[in-house]
Amino acid sequence: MAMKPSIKDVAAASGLSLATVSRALADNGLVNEQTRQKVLAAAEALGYRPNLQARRLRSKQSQTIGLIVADIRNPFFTAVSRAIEDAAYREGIRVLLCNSDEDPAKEAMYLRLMQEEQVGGVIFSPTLSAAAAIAGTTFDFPLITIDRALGDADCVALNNHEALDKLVDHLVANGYRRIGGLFGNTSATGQARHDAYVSAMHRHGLTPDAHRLVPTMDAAQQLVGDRLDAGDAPEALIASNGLTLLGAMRAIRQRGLRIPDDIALAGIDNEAWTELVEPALTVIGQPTYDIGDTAMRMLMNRIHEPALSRRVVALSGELIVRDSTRPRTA
Amino acid sequence: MAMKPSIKDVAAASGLSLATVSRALADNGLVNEQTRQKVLAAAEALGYRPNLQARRLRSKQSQTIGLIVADIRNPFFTAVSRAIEDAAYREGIRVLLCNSDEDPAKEAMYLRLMQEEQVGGVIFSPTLSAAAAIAGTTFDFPLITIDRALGDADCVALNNHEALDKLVDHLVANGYRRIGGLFGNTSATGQARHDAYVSAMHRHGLTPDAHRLVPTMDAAQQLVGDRLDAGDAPEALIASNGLTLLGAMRAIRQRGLRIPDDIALAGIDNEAWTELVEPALTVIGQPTYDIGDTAMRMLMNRIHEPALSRRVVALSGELIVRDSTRPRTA
DNA sequence: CAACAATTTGAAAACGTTTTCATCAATAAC
DNA sequence: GTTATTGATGAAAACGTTTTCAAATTGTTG
Repeated sequence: MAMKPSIKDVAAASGLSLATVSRALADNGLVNEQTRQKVLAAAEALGYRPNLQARRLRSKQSQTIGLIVADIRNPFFTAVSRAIEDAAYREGIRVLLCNSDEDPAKEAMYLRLMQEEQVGGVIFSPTLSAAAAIAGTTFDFPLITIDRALGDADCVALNNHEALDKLVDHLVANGYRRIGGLFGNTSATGQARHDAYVSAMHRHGLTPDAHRLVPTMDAAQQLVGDRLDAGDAPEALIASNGLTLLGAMRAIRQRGLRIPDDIALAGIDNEAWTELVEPALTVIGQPTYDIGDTAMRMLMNRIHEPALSRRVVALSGELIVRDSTRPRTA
Repeated sequence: MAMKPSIKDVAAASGLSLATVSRALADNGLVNEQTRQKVLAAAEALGYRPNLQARRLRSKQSQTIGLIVADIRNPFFTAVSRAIEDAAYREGIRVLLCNSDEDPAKEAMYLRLMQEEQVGGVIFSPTLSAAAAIAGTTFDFPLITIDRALGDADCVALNNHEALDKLVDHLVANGYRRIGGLFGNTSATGQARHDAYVSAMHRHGLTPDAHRLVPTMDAAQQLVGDRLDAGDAPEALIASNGLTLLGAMRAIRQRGLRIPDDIALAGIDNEAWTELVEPALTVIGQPTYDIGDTAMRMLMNRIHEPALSRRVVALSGELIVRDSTRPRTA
C-alpha cells in the first residue's frame, strides 16, 4: 500500500533536491526551464499533490479568508457570499463562512477564530455594537465591511443616500405626501438610511415620520399594525430591508387594506417574493453580486498593499417600479 | 515587538517540557491535574493561542469538512448549509462551502480540492452525472450525500415516496383526476420523485402525465406555457422543486388563468414566496434544518466508525395545504 | 586571465505542533 | 525484597513544506 507521494519522492524520482523541486513547483522563475519540465513530469507520473497544511505552516499564508455575515439565509447575504466564493475559488483561496446572528458575542468569537486560522483577511457585516467591542483591538489581517460601516475599515455598500432619494422622489412624484419610514436599529445601515430618508423628506419640504426598530418581520408587523389600528397611517410607507418590508405587508394585508389605494408600500432589497405578490412591490434592488465581487477585490488589494488609505465604495441601487406605488388617485 | 507566543514559550514560562504542555492543552487526562492547572495559567497569562496549521500538519486532522451544493442561492441549500455550519462550529470544525452549479466538471474539481485539504469528510448534493464520474475513484474521506443518492454513499433526503403520495392523495381527495407532473432530469431526486408520482397515480387508477426537464424556472415556464397553449392542460400540476414551481406559476399567470379554478398547482419546497403569492401555494415543506443536522451527525458518526454499513435516511416532509389546491367545484 | 556578477542548485534550518519512546518514581503484586 | 505495573514527564523525531545560506557553475567585464 503506497503512501501518498511527497515532494521528497518527486525529488528522488527526478534526481534533484527538495529545494529545487519546491521551487520548480512554485514556478517563480528561479529554476532552469529544462529541470522544471523534468520535475513536472516526475510529479505528474507520481500523481503528486501538495500538502496544504505543511505549505501553510511554513509559508505562514493560509490562502483563506473569513466571511462573517448576520445570517446566510438572508437572501442579500446569500447572493453576496456567492459572489465572494466565486471570486475566491478563482484565485485559489478558501472561504470560511460564519453566521453571527447579529450577536456581538458571536462576532467577537468568530473574529478570534479568524486570528487562529491566520486568514489573510476578513469580510464582515458588523452590528452597531461591534464598533464598540472592536474599537480597541487591532487585527493582524485587513477587514472589509459590507453593507455596514465600522470604524476605519474599508467598506462597500449600497449608496443609501441615493437609494432613499430615489424612493422618496418616486413617491412624491406619484402624489404621496405623508410618507412614513421603517429603519433597523441594530446596524449602521439603518442609521444611514434613516438619515437619508429624513434629508430627502426635508428637501421636498415634507415632515419625516420615521420609526427605528429591531429589523425582524415580527417587529415590523407589530409596529405597522399598531399604527394602522391607531388610525394615523401615512399615505405611503418605506421599509428599509426585506424583513421589515415583509412584516409591513403582512400587517396591511391582515387588516384587509388595499395597496396602494389605502397605503402605498416600497422597500429596499429586490427579493424574489416582492415581484410575485399582488400587487408587486416597488423596491430598490441592491447590486448584490457586485457588492461581493467588489469586496473581494478590495480585500485582495489591501492584502497586497496594506498601507492604502481607507476606501469606502458606494454602489448604486436600481429603482424597480411596480404596482405598489402607482400614482395616487384620490 | 513581541512575537506571538508558541507552545514553547508556555513551556518555558511554566518550567515544563513541550510535550507536557501539549498534553495538558489537549486535556486527554495524561497529565497531573496540578501541572495542568499550571500550564493553563501560563498559557492564559501569555495569551497563547494554538497554531492550527501546525496542529493540522502534525496530527493529519484538518478539523474541516467540505460541503458541495449545487447553488447556495437555492433556499433549500441555504437552509441546509446553515444547519451544517451550526453543528460544525459547535464541534470546532470548519466548513468549506463550494457551489457546483450542477456542473460535473466543477464537482470533480472540488472533490479533488477536498482531497488536498485533507478534509475529514464531505457532504455533497451530486448530479446524476457525478455517479458515472465518481464510480471508479475512491476517496480517503467519507462522503454523505444530501437530497440525492450516489453510489454506495450514505444519504439523507426527503422521503420522496411519501411526499408524492401525500400530494397526489391530497389532489385526488379534492376532486382532481388529470394530474400532471414536472420533474428535474439532472439529479437522482428528479427520478425518484417521478417514479413515486407514477406509482401514486397508478395506485389511484389514474394515468400519469409526467415531464422530465432541466430544473430551471425558464424551462418550466416554457414547457408549461406550451402545454397550456396547446389546450391539453391537466386539471392540476405538481412541480418537483422551487424553481419549476415558480416557472409553472408564471406561465399560468401570464395567460391570465386562475388557480385553482382553471388549473390547480402544488409543489415541493416551502419557500417564502409560496405563502405570499395569491393564491398561496400548497407545498410539501422539507425539513431543511433537520436534513443538514442529520447529515452532519451521520458524517461525524462515519468518521468515527468508517466500517459501518451504508445508511439511507429518509425524512418526512410536511404537507402544507393552501388555496392553490382548493376542492374542485366544477 | 582574473575578478566579479548572475544563475542554478543542494544541504540544512525552520515553521509549531503531536507523538513516540525512554526514563523515572511510586505503587502494587508475588 | 524483588519484580511488574502504573502514572507522569521529557528528549527528540516527525509531519511536508518553504526558505535561507552557501556552493558550484556559467557568463561577463575589465
